[in-house]
Amino acid sequence: MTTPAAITLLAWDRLLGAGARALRTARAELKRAGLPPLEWYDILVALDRRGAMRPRDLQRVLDIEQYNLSRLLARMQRAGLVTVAPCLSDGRGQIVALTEAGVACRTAMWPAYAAAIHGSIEAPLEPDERIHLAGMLQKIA
Amino acid sequence: MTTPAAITLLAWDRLLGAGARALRTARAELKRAGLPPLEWYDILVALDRRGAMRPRDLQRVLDIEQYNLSRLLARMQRAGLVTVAPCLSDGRGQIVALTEAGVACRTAMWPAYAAAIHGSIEAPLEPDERIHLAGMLQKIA
DNA sequence: TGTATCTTGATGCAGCCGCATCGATCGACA
DNA sequence: TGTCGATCGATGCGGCTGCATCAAGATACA
Repeated sequence: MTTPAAITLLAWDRLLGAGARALRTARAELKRAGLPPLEWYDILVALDRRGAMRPRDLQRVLDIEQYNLSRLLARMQRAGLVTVAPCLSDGRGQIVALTEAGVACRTAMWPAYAAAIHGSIEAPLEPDERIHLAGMLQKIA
Repeated sequence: MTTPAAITLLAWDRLLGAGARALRTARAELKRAGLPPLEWYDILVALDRRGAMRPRDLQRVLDIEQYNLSRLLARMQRAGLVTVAPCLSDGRGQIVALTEAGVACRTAMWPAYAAAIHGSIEAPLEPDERIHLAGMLQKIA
């Protein structure tokens, strides 16, 4: 293992920097609009698109820690955005489903979120650059 | 403001995903080696390269929150990696400087950090791709 | 069937973060 | 010089994260 090349270090710094800044602006946009935290959105979308599912599956889809998801769902349940029902086919498990308020929340969050995405990715890059960027980020991930 | 294009959303997801995974592996690598958290490294490097400086300047260089830096420096001071002295030219301010242990720590952290960077950025990409990636990330940040 | 092992989800604890605010000092200006 | 607004850095508080662990149920297998 030799030390990484200079261009690699530059890319690393910018990857972390760009990621952090993108997250910050998205969170700020949501907060400014009085909306729930960013993390909730991914869960709302996943449940909306894939239908009700078990926490374990959500965890795999969203690449999130188990204990983190557990408490995240508890908060969202308290906020009335999801329901948690016992799983009939597995006594340990649960079925998490969106409520109407959950769907409405997903809808309400989108404009603020979209604005942040637009400002971070779409505005500063040409269309073909975005394609290129997505391609290279995929190779990383 | 129209809704972002599909490729934009893809790039967004992958930017956050790649950033999160890169951070996770770097942190894991450091922890596995019994080394301090990732955030400390940037401070050690900044102080090493630019010499002793005031927290306010560190804050601007590293793009970090004020209260966050304040507590970060307190921890590093407790660990003996930096010294904090009153600033002669400004009664409010301080001068933060590296100790020998701080320099040694920076050195000790590098191999683990470099391995994570190599695995995340250098290994999966061709040299010209890394140049391209760094360029586009710069336009974002 | 009975037992050992794995999986699922929750939680106590300590540490870090975000927010608001504070005390101290600085700089500008009448 | 005295006053006022700005800047610097610290900190109390509540919320979130990471870690280790737990209890309950599923699964495998003798």
